Amino acid sequence: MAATTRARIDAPDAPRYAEHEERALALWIVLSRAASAVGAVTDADIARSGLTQAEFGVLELLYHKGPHLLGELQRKVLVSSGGVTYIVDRLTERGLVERRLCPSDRRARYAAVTRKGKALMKQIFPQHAAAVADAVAALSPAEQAQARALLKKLGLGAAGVLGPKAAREP
Amino acid sequence: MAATTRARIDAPDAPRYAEHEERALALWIVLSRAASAVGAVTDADIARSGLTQAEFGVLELLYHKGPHLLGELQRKVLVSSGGVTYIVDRLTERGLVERRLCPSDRRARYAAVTRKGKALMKQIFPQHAAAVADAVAALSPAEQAQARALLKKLGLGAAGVLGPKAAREP
DNA sequence: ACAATTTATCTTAGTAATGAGATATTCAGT
DNA sequence: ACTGAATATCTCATTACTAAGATAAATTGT
Repeated sequence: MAATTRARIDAPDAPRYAEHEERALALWIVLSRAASAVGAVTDADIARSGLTQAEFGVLELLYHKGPHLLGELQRKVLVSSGGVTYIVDRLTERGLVERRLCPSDRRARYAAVTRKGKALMKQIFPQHAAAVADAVAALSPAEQAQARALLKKLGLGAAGVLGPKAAREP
Repeated sequence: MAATTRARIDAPDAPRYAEHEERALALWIVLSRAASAVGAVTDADIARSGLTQAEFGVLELLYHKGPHLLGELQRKVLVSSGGVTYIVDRLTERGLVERRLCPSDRRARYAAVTRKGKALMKQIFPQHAAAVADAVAALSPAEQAQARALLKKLGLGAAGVLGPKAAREP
């Protein structure tokens, strides 16, 4: 359990590191490439509607999960507080989303999809789901389930590293 | 092979989709969250040196793999053509990287780490590797290997979806 | 009741990137 | 040799976001 793997030091110009670090770096590379490859596919699909990934993410969340306070939105979509304001502003300008007062807290605002937003999602989401399915189709259902479990564990672990408190902005 | 899984249509306001699409969407969510959670850790580490993820990525690539043409860099780091110029400019301003002429093609330019860039990487990379190892430590070595294999397959598959030609910009 | 702290959103200035197009060079066909 | 298409990089305007701070309302302790 305490086996310390030594870094190989034979190649003077190509530095090498401990095995567990090489493994971690390799994993991080494939992780980020996989995410951006799939992201490129979903982006291309989302572009049809003239929305950003982040805008689409918010709209989809509101569509599928109902109205949210902006703060909840911020946490779920992983964006800065100014970012939520900006995104909800843009969606509001397009008439896809609206702000509603929170009866119990006058500082807070709900964001909710409008009728128009619902209509848009109803129109574009099926194709979006198909595009995502396409993007991950290289993995069999069983592999997808496996990947999902591993990634969930990985994501939660990594989120804990910066201290459980740090989500965005102190 | 032609088994069409039907979408459940019982909840009027919470639309559901075919099983394989739900699986794909769920995978895409955990994938993107895992990537940004690990990215947040590496970002926090990289911030020490005042570099961007992208800048660090380029510097690291040049450091570990030697000089590259800007075009190669663009493909490997997944950034737009203007982006490479911008990143290499910034690294050059800091004296970490320099452009070199390509003897066989006068349009092309190499980017290469300078002595100062090497010194910086030598100083900060070990801690960076440790940070990445930390970020993925929730998975055991065996799980990391599994995840790596799955993600590689997934990434390559997704990259193929937009047509093998499309990397960035037509 | 009232100050102090915390919480929720918005504002503003600044930035890392994108994407379309410009320029320069090379390559292919005739 | 010469024309046209392809390639490699750079320029410039625009954008989606962030970070820090401002404002306003709620909560806590006294």
